[in-house]
Amino acid sequence: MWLCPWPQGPKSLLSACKGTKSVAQIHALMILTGIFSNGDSNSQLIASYSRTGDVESARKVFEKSSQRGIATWNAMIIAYSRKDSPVEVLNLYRRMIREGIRPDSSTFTVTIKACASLLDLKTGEEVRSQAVDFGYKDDVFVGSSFLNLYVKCGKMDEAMAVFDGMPKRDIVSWTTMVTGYVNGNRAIEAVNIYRRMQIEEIKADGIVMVGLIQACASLGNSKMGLSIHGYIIRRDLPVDVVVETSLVDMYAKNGLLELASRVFDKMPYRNVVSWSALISGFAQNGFAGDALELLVQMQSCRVKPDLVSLVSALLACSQVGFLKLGKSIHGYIVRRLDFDTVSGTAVIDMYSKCGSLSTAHFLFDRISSRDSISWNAMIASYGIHGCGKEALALFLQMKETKIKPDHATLASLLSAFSHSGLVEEGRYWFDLMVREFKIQPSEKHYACIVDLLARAGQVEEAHKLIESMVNKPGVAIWAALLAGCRNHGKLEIGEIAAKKVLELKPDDPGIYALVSNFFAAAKKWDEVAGVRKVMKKIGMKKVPGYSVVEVNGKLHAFLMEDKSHPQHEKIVAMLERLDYEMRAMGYLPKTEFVLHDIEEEVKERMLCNHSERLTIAFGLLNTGPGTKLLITKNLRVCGDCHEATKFISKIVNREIIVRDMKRFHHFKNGVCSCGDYW
DNA sequence: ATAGGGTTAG
Repeated sequence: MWLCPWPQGPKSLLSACKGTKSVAQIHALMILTGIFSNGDSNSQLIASYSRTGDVESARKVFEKSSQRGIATWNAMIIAYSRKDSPVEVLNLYRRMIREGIRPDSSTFTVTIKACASLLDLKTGEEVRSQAVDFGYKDDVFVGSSFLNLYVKCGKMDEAMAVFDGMPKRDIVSWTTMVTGYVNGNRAIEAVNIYRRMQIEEIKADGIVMVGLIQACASLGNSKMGLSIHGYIIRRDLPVDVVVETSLVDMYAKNGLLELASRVFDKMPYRNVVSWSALISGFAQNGFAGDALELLVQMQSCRVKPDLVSLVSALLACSQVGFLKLGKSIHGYIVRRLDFDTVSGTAVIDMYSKCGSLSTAHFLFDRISSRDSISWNAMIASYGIHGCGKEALALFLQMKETKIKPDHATLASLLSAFSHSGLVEEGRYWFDLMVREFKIQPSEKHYACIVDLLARAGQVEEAHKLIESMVNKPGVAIWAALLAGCRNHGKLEIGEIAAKKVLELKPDDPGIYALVSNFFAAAKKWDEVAGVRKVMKKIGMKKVPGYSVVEVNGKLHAFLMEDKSHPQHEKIVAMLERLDYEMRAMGYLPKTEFVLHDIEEEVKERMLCNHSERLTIAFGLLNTGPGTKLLITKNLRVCGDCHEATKFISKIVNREIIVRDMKRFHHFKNGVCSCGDYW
């Protein structure tokens, strides 16, 4: 017997030296001291290399081993599984079978997992039947990984059959079903599975809660989300960064940003995913400034932005027209990350919403693989710029590809027609969407087509279309009809629409303004007063209108009646001067856009305090002659501001581009690109 | 002892 300097042999060496010496050093020591590895110590060594992420060295040890036992094979297979190399896992598994080695439960489990990650249902089923042959039919590990194979391949009904047939199930099997339903957009069924799990008195853990929290996020059920959060706290379930991040995301998706931030602030450790979840939450809910601030904070916490966080930041840039930052994010993505389908689509959306439609198209042509969302984004871009013909051309181009137009594509197309007044095209493609594309028109599609017809004055036809709807029309549809009736003086149908709108009790003050306008135009003063009563009773959502302009690479935001700005005096003086000149040129304030019950003169002054008006004045004051201005507004630009901006563009001889929540208005030389059709 | 279930985006 040779003398071993470590009485317990190489096994204890590996565990004792963890952290102090590298695995390679220990490996070298083992060779030097003449410890000739047997099968068992090789499996330990392979596992150790695998833990440090060094599969190449693990593989060398594996290949040099003379007699390889099941432990050695498993260690090597698991090493590849950890490295996310499912193909290698399968190769080794096949080699193992060829060499007549008897796999065990772990071998099958890992191999089926590899098939799941390759979405290779056929091979997975083969491996599972081999597992059955070797006596692992009722093994929970094999069973759960087999379950997961169906789940990952989107076969939830087959998964359910497997699940119901399992004699033994544990928390992992249940969790697989829960997350499977969540990912398959069947959140209710996910919750039901969890209920069944509770009845069977299986103890929940953090991972299954992640699935449930995601279900609440996708259902938009904040009440259930809160109660699950409470349950986790009461039961003192173990929470880690993943559980906390899913809570942040759930609250954010439900618009509860204070709660999302509170959870986020309390997290002991945050990774890039946690940051991205919150950034995305702010961006999705329209808080562009907060989203971008978080992006900066994240970097000062030494967390590098990744594609996901930057895609969310791009969304924030799009919202407020922050072209300068958007461009620099685009550059960073190209240089350091990956201009792929998702980030590419976010970038083209940013350029188009920041006014650079041609850059958007240029980059659209350079996305190497485009999917339906990329096409939709580009079609929608032409739509918001009022280029209906170009949107149609792109749609026809899309039809030549393998990518199928979906409900969103048609919605973008119809909305492009409605922004361009292309009534015939709208009718034609609306009709064809059912017949050719087999897409049932949704509320959104109806809203587009009603809007298109009503704007063109064809309110009778629009009304007939609404009456033909199978589902009950929502507020958006009646409001679109009503707007058409107001503009074209169609009192009879207008009254029907107005009544419907009031019945549906929207929480949008803009819509009540429309109803009130309509009745005022019809000189029905009792009804005008009635609208105000309804408004007071319901209590409006207070979405403050704000406008933003980028000046010298910095954003400047103005709220309605914003007096806080340091340049306020100058801005007011500017607007007064413009007002004087505008009136001389024939401008008349459209006071019907002010809903309050006040004197005309006060109304006129309020119009001048609209955020877009203040923003334009600020932009004019702080940029050189001839500079184009891009103003973005979170709500819709009001009719009076639209009229005024036409005059302003002529007086100061500037191009003024205003983008509101719906579309672009390009003002130049006294006219707007939308031809007052918007 | 090892193995199966989990977070963010256009």
